[in-house]
Amino acid sequence: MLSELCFPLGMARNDVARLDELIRERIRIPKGSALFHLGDKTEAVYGIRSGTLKTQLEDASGQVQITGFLLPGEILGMDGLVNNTHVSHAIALEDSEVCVIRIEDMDQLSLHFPALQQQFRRLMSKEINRSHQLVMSLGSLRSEQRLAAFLLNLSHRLSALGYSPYEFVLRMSREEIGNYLGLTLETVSRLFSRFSREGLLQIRQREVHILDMQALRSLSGTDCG
Amino acid sequence: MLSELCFPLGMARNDVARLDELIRERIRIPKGSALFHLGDKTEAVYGIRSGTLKTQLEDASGQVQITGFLLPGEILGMDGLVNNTHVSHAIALEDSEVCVIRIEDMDQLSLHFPALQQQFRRLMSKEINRSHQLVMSLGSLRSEQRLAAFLLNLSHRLSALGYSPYEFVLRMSREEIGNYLGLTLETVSRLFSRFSREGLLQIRQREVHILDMQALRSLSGTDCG
DNA sequence: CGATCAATTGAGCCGTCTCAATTTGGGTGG
DNA sequence: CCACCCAAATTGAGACGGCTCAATTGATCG
Repeated sequence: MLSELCFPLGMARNDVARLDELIRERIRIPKGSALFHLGDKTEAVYGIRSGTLKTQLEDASGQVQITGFLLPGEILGMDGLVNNTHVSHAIALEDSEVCVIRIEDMDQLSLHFPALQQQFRRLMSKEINRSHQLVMSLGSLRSEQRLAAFLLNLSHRLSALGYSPYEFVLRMSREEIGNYLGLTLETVSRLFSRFSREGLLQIRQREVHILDMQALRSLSGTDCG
Repeated sequence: MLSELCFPLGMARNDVARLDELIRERIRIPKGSALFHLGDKTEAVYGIRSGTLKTQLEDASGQVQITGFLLPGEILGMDGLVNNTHVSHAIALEDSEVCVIRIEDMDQLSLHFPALQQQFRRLMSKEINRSHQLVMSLGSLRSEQRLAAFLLNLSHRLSALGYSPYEFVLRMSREEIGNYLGLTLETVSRLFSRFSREGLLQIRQREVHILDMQALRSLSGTDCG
């Protein structure tokens, strides 16, 4: 089950056992602190065991762009494998725990276990797709569609973790949502108010209660056309 | 040299020789036609030998989002490795030629040549970063900054291929640039006119002549702050 | 040499941002 | 336990950037 969370490979049970070696080490990250910073040496990628993290780029002028909110079972750090140097910050939005997947160990293990590298390729490809989806959202959706799509995405991922798709707590601020979606915090706040007014959802601070999933879907544009 | 273009691994010469096997097959793609479509089975990734391609997502409602313009030496198709099904279209912007890197062959070869998978990981990580950069552009830059950054990026990549960083031909239409940057074609056109008026560059149809690289840099926001 | 598509340019509108004022909630120390 | 303080969120008014719609010019190609 640990393996399931740390490195969801979807492989045979005995193979999974061999992986336990790979992911022995764990790290606790208190809310607000960083798992890694831009410029740090990349020696591992990380699988989230519990909690929520954000990853963000920061350019020379200090401008920040959040590129992802990561939930348990998801992997982060794969953007640092170009020069084995992290190009982003990973910061915990709540007290979190990750397991460490050392690249070196993985290379060693995959010598005797080719499926491992294929699985890792799949995870990296997934990350590429995740980012492309965000590009699509930023490039061609309007603000209300972006927020709707964002909420649906969160709902879906939380649901896959066994939580309710209808009620959940946002671990990020309005400002962080806005940054991620290319909007201002005020716009995000206004949209929440409007969605609430229109009966799509209830929101009290960071507690979301989705009332009309289908309406959100058709609003997001994900829903055919 | 073929290898250099097709699969720029940066590895020892004798190792490179072994790779030639991997990339024997080539495909010509006439301008306007597709290397692969959304839904196609992914059996290979492709290295561009000559020409230019674009990759674009298409959602259920037919909405299109261009996620990249690819030049010689660059790899495409890595977003299709999640379920071995392509999730995007790859279309040639001019007559192009790519070499085929079969995943199966690569797995086989990397059994005896571990550096190969590490290199491939590096290429996938690069693609993740490319996409994150685009997210940053879409999420936090204004139209003029996006276009400036786009031109600088193109200039830089063409320069690395041995072409002039100052004069080049855009292989894509205003509409395609606009789609990529989350702008309308009119906005792109107006920006070109304005940049030209302000002496940053000359533009005649798709021929670009950059006159003031430094001004473009400071405009793009890439240039410290 | 028309026909067609790409690009330019203008006018007006709309969505989102900016700036500013309140309100709300959570945490801390008296 | 309450009062206070600070950060987060809400809401409003006005400005502005980029979009839409439309007309025109300029390439490219049978």
